[in-house]
Amino acid sequence: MLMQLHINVKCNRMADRNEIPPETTVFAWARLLRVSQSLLSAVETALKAAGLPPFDWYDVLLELHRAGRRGLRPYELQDATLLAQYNLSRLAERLLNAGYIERLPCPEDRRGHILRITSDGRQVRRKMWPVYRAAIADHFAAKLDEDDIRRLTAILGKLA
Amino acid sequence: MLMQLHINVKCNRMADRNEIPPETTVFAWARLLRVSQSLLSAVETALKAAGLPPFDWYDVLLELHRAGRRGLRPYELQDATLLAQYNLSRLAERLLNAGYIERLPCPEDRRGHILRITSDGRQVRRKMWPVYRAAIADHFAAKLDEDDIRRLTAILGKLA
DNA sequence: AAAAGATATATGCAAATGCATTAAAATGTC
DNA sequence: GACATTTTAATGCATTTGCATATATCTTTT
Repeated sequence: MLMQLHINVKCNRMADRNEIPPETTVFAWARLLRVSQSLLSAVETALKAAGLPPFDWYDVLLELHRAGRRGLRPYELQDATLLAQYNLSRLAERLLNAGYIERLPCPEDRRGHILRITSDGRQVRRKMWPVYRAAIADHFAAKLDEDDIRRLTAILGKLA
Repeated sequence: MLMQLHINVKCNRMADRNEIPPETTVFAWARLLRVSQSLLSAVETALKAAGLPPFDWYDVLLELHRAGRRGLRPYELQDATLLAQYNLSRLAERLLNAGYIERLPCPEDRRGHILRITSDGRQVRRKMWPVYRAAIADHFAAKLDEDDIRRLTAILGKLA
């Protein structure tokens, strides 16, 4: 009797691994993907319209900006940005060509190197930020109140 | 006096167009992009591991499945999937080559045509769904409770 | 310390994407 | 109904991505 009850309770929760998600869950999932895709493309459009580099560049430059003079190893940037190894490798190459980052030999590990933002890099990031910020304001902040933001952050935190 | 109060109230809301978003808002935004990027790449990984086509294919096939025998015009699929015009044009070509969709002349508008899912298309979609569903279950449903889902859906609805 | 394995990064090649433009048909205007 | 405008879709070309693999260095094992 108790056993049976336990099983029922368990089956009514949707948190079990690989259990078939109900429609509402699939809907939420789909909406999450759609919304973030459309937000991202709004950002890309805004940056492009302003004649600035794409979002990925901002992402990397921001991380390097935060890292400061110490810089970061490519693999650390991968973790921070979720870029694939080969994508970061090539993005770094482009940023290097643009003069936005520099590459220093890494004393502790001669396989790798340290990437550091240059002053040109800092400058372009500073130029990108208002455009990016405006996109956040228009497409995100303007449509949510403080409670929404708090709840959204908490919920997404469970997924991170 | 009243005027002043009104202005203050207005300035304390963050919903105003282009107002600088506070840190918490930027954080929520960043987390939204990160989480959905990582969810999407989990899905792609799962589909690839199962030897199945990528997510975009599922997306298009699902819409065409829903549309049924009537099919859809490419521009309708664009709206539904958020794919760029040229991307959908080429994705349709690939689906055509794979035999998953067919292309019918459109009587009312001879510029365009109607895309319709084939039985092979239905079949591959049916094969993709359990893999996709498992990814949703593992990476999304398993980490949220019903309230989370409801709230998330509502919040994202404001952004859509 | 040699061998085996793991890690960090780059790269050749094929596929997908973005951009700008084209073509063709539809719609609106006069 | 002729002409300009808009809409639908495709495509050439350059860039970016993904995959598989290569290369060099580091770490572990024996």
